[in-house]
Amino acid sequence: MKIASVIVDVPARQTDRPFDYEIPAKWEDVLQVGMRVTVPFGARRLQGFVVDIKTHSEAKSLKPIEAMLDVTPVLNEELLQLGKYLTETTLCFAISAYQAMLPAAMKAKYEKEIRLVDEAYRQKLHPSVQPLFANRSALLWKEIDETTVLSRLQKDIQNGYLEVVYHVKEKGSKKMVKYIACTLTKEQCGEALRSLPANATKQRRLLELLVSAQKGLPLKEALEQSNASHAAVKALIDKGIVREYEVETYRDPYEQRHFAKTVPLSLTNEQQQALDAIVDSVRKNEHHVFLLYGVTGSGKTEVYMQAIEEVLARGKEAIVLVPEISLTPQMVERFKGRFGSQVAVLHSGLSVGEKYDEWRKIQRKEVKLVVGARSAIFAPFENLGMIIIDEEHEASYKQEETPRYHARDVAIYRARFHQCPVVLGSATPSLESFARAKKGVYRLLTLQKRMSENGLPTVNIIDMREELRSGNRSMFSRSLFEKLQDRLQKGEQAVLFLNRRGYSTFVMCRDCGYVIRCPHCDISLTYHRVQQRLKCHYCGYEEHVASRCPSCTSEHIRFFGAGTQKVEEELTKLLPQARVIRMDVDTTSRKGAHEQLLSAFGEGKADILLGTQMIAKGLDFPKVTLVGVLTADTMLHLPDFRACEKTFQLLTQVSGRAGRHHLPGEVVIQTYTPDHYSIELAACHDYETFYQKEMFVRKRHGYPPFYYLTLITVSHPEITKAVAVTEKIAAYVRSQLSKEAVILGPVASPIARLHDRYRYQCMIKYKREAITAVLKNVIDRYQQDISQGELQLTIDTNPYMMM
DNA sequence: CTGTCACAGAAA
DNA sequence: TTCTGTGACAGC
Repeated sequence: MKIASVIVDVPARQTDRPFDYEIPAKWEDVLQVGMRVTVPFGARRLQGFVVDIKTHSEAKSLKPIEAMLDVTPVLNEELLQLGKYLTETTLCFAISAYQAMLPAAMKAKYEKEIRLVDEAYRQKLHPSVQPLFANRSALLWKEIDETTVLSRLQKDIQNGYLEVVYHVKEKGSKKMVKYIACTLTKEQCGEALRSLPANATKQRRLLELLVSAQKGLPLKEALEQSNASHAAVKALIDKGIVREYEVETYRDPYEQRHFAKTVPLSLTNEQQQALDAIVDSVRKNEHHVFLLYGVTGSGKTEVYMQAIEEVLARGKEAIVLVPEISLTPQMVERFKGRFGSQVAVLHSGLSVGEKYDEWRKIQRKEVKLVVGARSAIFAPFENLGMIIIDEEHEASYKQEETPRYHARDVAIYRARFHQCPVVLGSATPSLESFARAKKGVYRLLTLQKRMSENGLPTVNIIDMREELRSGNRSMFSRSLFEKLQDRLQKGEQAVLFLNRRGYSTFVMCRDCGYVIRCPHCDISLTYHRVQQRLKCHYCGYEEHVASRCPSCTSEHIRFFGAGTQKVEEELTKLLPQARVIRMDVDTTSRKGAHEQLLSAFGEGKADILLGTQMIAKGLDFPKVTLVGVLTADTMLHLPDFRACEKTFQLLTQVSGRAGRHHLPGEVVIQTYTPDHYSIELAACHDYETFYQKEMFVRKRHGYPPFYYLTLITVSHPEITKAVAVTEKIAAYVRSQLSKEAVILGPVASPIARLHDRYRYQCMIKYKREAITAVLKNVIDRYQQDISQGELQLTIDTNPYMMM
């Protein structure tokens, strides 16, 4: 007898191991490792992944597998192994790792129903229960009104009249399109046409249409062309002349779009050298990590594309990762334009079904290249020739939910398996990567020259303290304002950047100093002008704007700190003739809104593009000659050791938006700390000096890349419990690690309360030291408290968010 | 995670 | 004594 080891869909410590099941004889030859199955688990039925097939089991008794959900494995050997790697490095459950590697559509949904055991019992049911089964023999659990009939139902279940049945429902069904075709030969058709009644004009038209299209037509199309209704089709089907069938189709999100074909551009010397190094490693099947360090506009993408061509020419596949927010239509266009239908695109803008379809194109080897955000790193290619990570430094490559993996680590793992290169590209590499490149762990490829003749834009740093001293209290410095006016006059465009959405950052009473806060979180509420409401940006809580101070009833309530909405309002006041497009989470949440706003700006329908983070990346508009950063300091003072790095990267990035084409560009950075090195060095585009300075800081304070970090966050509705548990954990970790390791905390998290839960954290800094075993013990120790109580414990072995 | 079983206290 | 509610535990 064959036995399957199955990881079941229960994300809990106790079930985080394989369970053995008997493989029914009929499936002995077809069931393979990596397939999904439905298995009985306790009283339930669950989905699970087959991770092993063997002949002997330690378990006392075995239940049989109930259903096979796949015909071919959805996880191959490599991905199963990768799952284990994720489990070990991020301390997640195996099931979470496997699910993260597949499109959401393949995650099971469960349904519970109550069924009449036998028709004979119908009369015996309790009178209050009988109407529920009036003309059916089963009802869904979720239809039950738990408060009233549940107890009666339970009795009938105990009596044996009713039984509870569990289902595993597959979510992402394939999209089927109805087709119709003629069943007859050409000659028979002629006869059939004649035999149709004279008044059956629609049927005749349909049939004529189908005769000319022997292969059959999509029903919708046939109806449109013949102007007939479905009744005519039905009549023909009844006569046996036409048959209806379904064909599986892909939901193609780019169906409506045409991509102009592009050809490889000629390369500069630098580009050619970089390409040669990468191609060499592709040809020799050698695994190397390349850091392609090239200033904005130095033509990294062209290098990627020509390297991909080499990979495809050798019959291999490639993955290109792009940060979510820069997966703009522009970016997709470039790849689709060069590689056409060989490309699959994966990003969060797609529906669950669309993502599933793109994934299947990959699995069936119908595409050779994937361009996508973080999770595209799990694309089920089996013959990978290269992985590219563009904007390598982007924090969005780190997943902030379990499994808390970093796409860069996964990329390197996969590339090592496939013996192929990884190319990390950035104008402002992460310190970690640049340090590795300097040490020779990665190979450094540098592109110093910009493609366009004009060099990098001039950057002016404006000291906002000076502005204030000289009486300018607006959020635009005189210099920025003049330049804005100038661009308007010339008909050129400007981009304004502000890393803060909403209208104001906090609302305060000027009499007593009371600040309105979220009742569930330790955060002040943000005023949103359009909806006239106060919102919590962390939990989504909203409330009305009070006209009086809740604390002292004074009417002197003021809004402090400017968000994008406020700036928009100011702009329309100061420059009424300017047409402004605002882009932030609030204006782009609707599907396709992002794309719409950008193309409107690209077509010159606005003069100023005002926005948050999301406009900093990858946009390339020829008419933009001015970029303004309204407050460069907002990120700088966040409680995050990467704050300086992020500020530098962001400013450099934003500056790169100006003057990418024939018009020279100019950048204005407004700040209250003009002499901070992140700002000064970003202004003169000096990455390497920044790198030196920041490395020095990191070394002194014991942060990556000099130390590894792990962040443990404990949350509980009661503050005392949260503190106590964090203290115990810190003490335990301290007792287990060497003297070299530093354990900070417990301290309250920067956001000390979120969703009515108090949050405490403990940070571990360590060098080459085995820490996973210790962390596993921590999880084990608090397992009971987590599963039953209100305690939550998150361990992030490579944190990017300290909040 | 979630159903089941055991045990304890409240209602019959 | 039976019913209802909470907690510990197992799941192959």
